[in-house]
Amino acid sequence: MPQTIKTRTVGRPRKFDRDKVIEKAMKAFWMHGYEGTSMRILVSATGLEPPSIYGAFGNKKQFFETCIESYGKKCRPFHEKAISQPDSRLVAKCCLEGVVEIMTSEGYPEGCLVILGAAVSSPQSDPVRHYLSDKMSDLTLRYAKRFERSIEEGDLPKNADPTALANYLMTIDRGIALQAKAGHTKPDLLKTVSMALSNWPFCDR
Amino acid sequence: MPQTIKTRTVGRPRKFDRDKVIEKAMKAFWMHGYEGTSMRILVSATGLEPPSIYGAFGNKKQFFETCIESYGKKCRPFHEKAISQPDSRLVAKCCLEGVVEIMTSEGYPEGCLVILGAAVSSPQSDPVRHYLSDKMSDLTLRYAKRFERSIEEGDLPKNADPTALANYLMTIDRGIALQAKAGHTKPDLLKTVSMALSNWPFCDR
DNA sequence: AATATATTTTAATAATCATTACATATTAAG
DNA sequence: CTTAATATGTAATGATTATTAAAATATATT
Repeated sequence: MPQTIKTRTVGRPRKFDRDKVIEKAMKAFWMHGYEGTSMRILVSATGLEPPSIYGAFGNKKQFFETCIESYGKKCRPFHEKAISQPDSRLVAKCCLEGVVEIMTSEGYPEGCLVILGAAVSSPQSDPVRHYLSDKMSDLTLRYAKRFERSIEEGDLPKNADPTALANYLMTIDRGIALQAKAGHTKPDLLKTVSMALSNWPFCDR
Repeated sequence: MPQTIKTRTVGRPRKFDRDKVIEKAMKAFWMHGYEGTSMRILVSATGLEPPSIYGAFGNKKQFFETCIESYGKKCRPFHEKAISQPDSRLVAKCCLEGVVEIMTSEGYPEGCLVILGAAVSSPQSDPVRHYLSDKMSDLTLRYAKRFERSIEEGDLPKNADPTALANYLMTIDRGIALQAKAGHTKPDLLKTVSMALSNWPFCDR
């Protein structure tokens, strides 16, 4: 239970909405990346003063992780839906169209918070990058396992490589995140997705 | 002529090799990104003191751009070779295999300096990101034009979309850069490339 | 040898970074 | 009403950022 739901029955009550503040901070991190988001930016984005932020969310790193959690809740339904598709092709299609949806959704920054956050610096040098790298590894693994199931169920050939398929999917995912960040539109990205899936699952015919 | 070759005939001579210093700084920027590379890191990587760096290369941004130029010289032959291939499929194949080569080459950081450098923050907010975004746009345009030629020459169908093909290529390029940064090996990346090109140029059959 | 020019070294600059001390304010419980 | 507990606002903390000022050093030209 990482989330300590404190039964705060005494003391001065908060005058801000925790979830709304998380939403605003998440957008800030999403836009500027972890290191690019200074406390000054967080203060300006949330409307809180530093002591309130530290009091409610710990330090900057913990605050960021809280925001990532919230971002995860946003993305999870898309991936759940993708993974629950009946065959591997629909899994892949649903996954990539889902990420395009998130990465170009109105009122949110372009691209993906996790992917962009992990882009710079080496994973081992920075604990935050490592944390984000792990998130991506987890996601890759989930899709790889889903494709294993496809082999068992027969909608992928026995000689298919589930890990390679998952890696391929994540490569497109990451590429799209950067394309979205660079300003490419939703129709453009969907066209790329369609091309990327046009020969799935790349088996000899 | 951005490079001012000064005929330094008077004054104390430099005791460092300009090109070697650029190479070292380039690696530092490559590893840590632009903002992640502090002057402290540059000083440590180059062995120079700040005033020497400022004297020889201007400020940090100009130094970075000089390093990008040097990086461009490294990448250019690969892209030249790709673009001079006889048909669009070989162009794409040569391009992506080339970028994998660069992104996993021994003695250099993983991934792509330009792509990773442009990953975080918005292009319009930061002149450095803007500069890098432009580099990528230029590259995209070059490939798009190459594919236009393919249509004229008949190795691509008349209804092919050169821009979409170029965008697709750059999406894979960017995705691979992040995969490489995340630690994926050259064989893994080449497998992804092979999958990405397995249905090129995505025409109905 | 003297001078002009450029580089190096050392150390300082102002700005910004994440974080916190401290006093004040606001509530619930006794 | 007093007390305990928590939140807020102001302003400070020391560390790190990019960038120089100033003095010492090394070379080419005169």
